[in-house]
Amino acid sequence: MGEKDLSNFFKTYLEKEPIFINKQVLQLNYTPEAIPHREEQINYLAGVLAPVLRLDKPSNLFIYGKTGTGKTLSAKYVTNQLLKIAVEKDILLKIVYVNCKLKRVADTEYRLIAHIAGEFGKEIPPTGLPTDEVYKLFIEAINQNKENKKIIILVLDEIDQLVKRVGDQLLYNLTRLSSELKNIEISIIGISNDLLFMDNVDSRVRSSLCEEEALFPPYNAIQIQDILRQRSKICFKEGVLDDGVIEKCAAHAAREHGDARRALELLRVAGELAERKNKVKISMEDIDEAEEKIERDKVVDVVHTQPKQFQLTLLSILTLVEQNKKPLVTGDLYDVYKDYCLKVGLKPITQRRLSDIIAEFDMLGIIRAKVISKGRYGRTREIRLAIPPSTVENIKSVLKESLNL
DNA sequence: TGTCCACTGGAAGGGAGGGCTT
DNA sequence: AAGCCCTCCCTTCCAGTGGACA
Repeated sequence: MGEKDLSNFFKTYLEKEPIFINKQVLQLNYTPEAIPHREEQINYLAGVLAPVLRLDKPSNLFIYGKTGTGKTLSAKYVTNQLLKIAVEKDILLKIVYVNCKLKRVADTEYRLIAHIAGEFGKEIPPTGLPTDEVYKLFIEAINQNKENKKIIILVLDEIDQLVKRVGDQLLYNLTRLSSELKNIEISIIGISNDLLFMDNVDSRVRSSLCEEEALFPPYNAIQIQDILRQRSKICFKEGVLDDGVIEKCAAHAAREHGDARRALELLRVAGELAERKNKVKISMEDIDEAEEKIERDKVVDVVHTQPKQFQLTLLSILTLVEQNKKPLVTGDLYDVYKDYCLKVGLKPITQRRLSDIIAEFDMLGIIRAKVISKGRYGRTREIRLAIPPSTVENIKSVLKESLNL
């Protein structure tokens, strides 16, 4: 493409009727003005946090619910509103939100504390210090914080992931933090996707962290449609959506146990695809395509961020799934994996380690691995793909390229 | 009824990468 | 530089197990 062509391209792009008016509305971090079908939960959260306005420490709070049920959104919504009022009333309130699942940000106790300390302007190196040293630095940072906030609300999203990794000692340490702080109250809001997670936590810690609890049930298809309509009114030009598009997105998300986040993402990606194709409307096919693209991108992202051994494992899984219809098991996978190692010239990891990697892929939602017993023939994991088969070829070629195969 | 398979998953630890204090 | 202590990826060892089969 020459210079002239390109400038034409950009000009036509600008002249084109855009599908989106305000795409941000569909982005994950967007906080809408109203959150439909969550009034009850929001009122409850507001009630729990309100004592801040009287300079009292609010109770610790635990929020449960599956992904995409509005937990994070509601928590952010309520804390933002609270902060607004607090600022008006000159109340010294600081809200710290941390997603504990983010790799290399807060996926260990050390890094969680280091990250929170960062929020208070204290930089702590990503590795190297003893953990109690990190706590000490953190406490110092808060105590001599210039803003001198009186009340801190610590929102720990996906905290179940973190505690599963590092154990509940962490929670205990967090609950004890307040006693180390001068004139500063710290409240913790824990958010968990795992409804049963608190059952396996030390009872003393549990009672202190779960002074209040809120459950977020999944949305049903009708509710998701409401949510999609509400947002698409703001973000799309009128009449852009073909009939049934909203229903289709909602149905898809309802299949995924009422995950509104997925529905919104689906709609956004479908819009982007339609726009790129110079279409003026979003059709059913765009939704299908969007679904495929989302899955593919998710996996490709994993491919690029995970170590070689993960890539090799995934490639083995994809190869096996393609070859036979039957669900595959750990032993077969290990054999194929070792073959690939030979080809690539990498030292094979043990089956034990492979087992962990399989579990991680399961967590990432790329495969479904279920432990089953075949009686006489032992116990193993039954592994299935959790991504559309149509994306397999594409991902395989990405993998092979990355592995120089 | 017990056996026993093919693993699972916990525990401990190592060694390479790194940063702290002394 | 030494001596700690972190993380990350991995190994070794092993007890535990659901259920088809004898």
